[in-house]
Amino acid sequence: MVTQVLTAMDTHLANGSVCGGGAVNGPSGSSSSSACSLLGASMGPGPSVQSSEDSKTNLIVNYLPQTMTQEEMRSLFGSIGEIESCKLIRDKITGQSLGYGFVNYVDPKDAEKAISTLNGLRLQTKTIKVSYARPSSASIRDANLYVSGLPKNMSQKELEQLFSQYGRIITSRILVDQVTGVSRGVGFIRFDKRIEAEEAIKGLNGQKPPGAAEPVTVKFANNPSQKTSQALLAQLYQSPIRRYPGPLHHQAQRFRLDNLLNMAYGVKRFSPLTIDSVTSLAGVTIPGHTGTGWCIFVYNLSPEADEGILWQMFGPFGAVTNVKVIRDFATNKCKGFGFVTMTNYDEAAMAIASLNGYRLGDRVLQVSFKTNKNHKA
DNA sequence: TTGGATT
Repeated sequence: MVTQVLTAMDTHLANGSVCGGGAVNGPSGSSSSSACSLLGASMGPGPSVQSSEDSKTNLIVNYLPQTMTQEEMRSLFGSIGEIESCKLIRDKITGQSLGYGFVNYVDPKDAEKAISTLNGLRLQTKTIKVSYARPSSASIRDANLYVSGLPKNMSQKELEQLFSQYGRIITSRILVDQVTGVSRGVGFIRFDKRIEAEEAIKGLNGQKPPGAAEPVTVKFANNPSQKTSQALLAQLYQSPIRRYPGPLHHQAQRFRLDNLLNMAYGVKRFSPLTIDSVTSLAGVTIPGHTGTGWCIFVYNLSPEADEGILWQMFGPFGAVTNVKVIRDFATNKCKGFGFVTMTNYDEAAMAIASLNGYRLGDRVLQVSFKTNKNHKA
């Protein structure tokens, strides 16, 4: 029934993506792709996961390419057999695909055939996952955990072993550095049931895994839609109409466009082309330069500083992709500094030239490209 | 007075 699918859809919408939007790439490919194959193994069709009352026609499709439309999805899955309904899940606000969807077949045999023929299919940079959708229910909502402080050498299998004592794991993942492929010590565990996730937090949060030097942090994962909201915010601040927005009029006085341009030319030392060619040389590092942009260190923020103030201060200078206020774990107050990542060198340099020495409240900010002083050779 | 990591 259509209603049944819609109910399932709503649940997943509220719940966030099961593993939607997950990059199935990375240099090693091992961690993320094994996420899928492991999942395939534990989620595949079979009596252990498909109880008799579950739907045998309704499938969940994960890791869809960002650009894939519902129509393309219908076309692909319709090639297997007659589809009762097909739904691509999109962000409520932006309409962007969340990278997963549902296909409900008329005939259970076609659902089975879709799993056997389309699961693992490579589409663009993604390897899609096709499996039976669990029935929608409140008990499976909010069962996703975020885990940090993992030993860098812990494998996904070991992560699952650690958590499996608390319940059935639906998905697991360890995030890896995009360049080196090394674990970031951060991962996700989705349990079948929320109560299992709660028990895992009670049992594992703040505990040291066997053989580990540091305790892990286990908490409920954020709703992925937050990231979309942040991206929206970034877009707002990057759009010309918002470049000098009303609330910033006091800063606009200081950062008038002609001044900005003068400063930009005053501090400009490299063309983007030069930067790119320099940073591509092995062993050469440019302060602030990261794979994703230019990282800026902001010092002397007040304990009350939040991300919003960083967006407000840096957004007018150009494309800001990320801001971060560093907070004390216990008090949640700002530790006095933060980071801002900007896409373009010129805009970052302009922001630094303009904001270094800027008085925010009763504090004088120090703003510079982030250095790597504690970097180990 | 240069982090933590949110698929």
